[in-house]
Amino acid sequence: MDTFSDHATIGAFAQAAGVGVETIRFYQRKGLLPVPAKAPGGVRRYGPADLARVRFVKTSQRLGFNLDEVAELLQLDDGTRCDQARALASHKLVDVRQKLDDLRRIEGVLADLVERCAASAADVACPIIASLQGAQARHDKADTLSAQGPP
Amino acid sequence: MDTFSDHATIGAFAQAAGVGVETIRFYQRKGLLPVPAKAPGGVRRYGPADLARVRFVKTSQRLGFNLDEVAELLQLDDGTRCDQARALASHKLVDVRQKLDDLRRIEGVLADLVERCAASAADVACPIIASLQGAQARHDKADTLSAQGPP
DNA sequence: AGTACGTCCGTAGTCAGGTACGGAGTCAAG
DNA sequence: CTTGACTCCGTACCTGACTACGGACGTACT
Repeated sequence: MDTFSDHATIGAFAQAAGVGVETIRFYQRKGLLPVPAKAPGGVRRYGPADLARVRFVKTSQRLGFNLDEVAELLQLDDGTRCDQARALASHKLVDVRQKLDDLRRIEGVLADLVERCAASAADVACPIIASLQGAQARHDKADTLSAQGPP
Repeated sequence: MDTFSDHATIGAFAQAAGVGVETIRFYQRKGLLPVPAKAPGGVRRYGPADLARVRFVKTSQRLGFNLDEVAELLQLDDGTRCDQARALASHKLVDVRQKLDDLRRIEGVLADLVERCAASAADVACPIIASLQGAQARHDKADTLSAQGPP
């Protein structure tokens, strides 16, 4: 894909990776990215392997892994410990499904509230506010958000 | 609901509201909760109105509003500005639906990865790691997470 | 009177994932 | 030979929603 030679400086490298220079350094401090040895002149140079690494991190993040989890995944990047990778991924899948459930409930409540609010002529109290204010109005979907949902 | 008299101290009040004492003080600093005048003895007392207020905040949070947004909602708590409340809620609904889309895509990718990983005998490289490592393997759902998704 | 807990208040720390700053060094062009 | 752009490095700052600390004071039991 990219002809990204082995001697890019951190600025060019960060740009190629689509992140800021500070992000590169941050990943280095976190141990997510190796710090290359200094080439003559005191400047560090970056190559395609580094680029692949940053992309690995970014793709993993998009899948919902946090940086600690990405670090774990990176330990497995020789691809020989499939079962461990699968364990991490399925755990994350459970997380994601939990969040989906929460969000779907929230969507339902919110949609219902907006709809009822739109339907209510400027007569009485706003259904949204009434529903937030508490449990006086019965048949109130917001009660289905009993006391859990996303923390 | 609860016979919660008008002279609870902060500790009892926080417990009744299901939050910590520090959270009450934090909400007061944020202007989400009034600071009651000191009763004789130098102690502040809390009543049902305060309890309702904390519940309002917590319910709103569960619906995905952040504390700044809750503060806006609280401005409207006389229920007479239904249109403004509806605007806030529908905007939040858009947010929530966006997040749902993102999460559904993520779920799809993750589920696919886990499934392919389970199906692969201990033969070649782990499909999960391979997919994170880049775009070499074609027909790769992880590519559908092109470069956006949740930030 | 002593002890133990509760309150008050301001300040500061936590977590994640960066982002920004400041001073010093290096390099190429004009 | 100076200007400007870049790098290196450590440290501090940011958001959001709390959580903790520390010292002074008040209240309750015994």
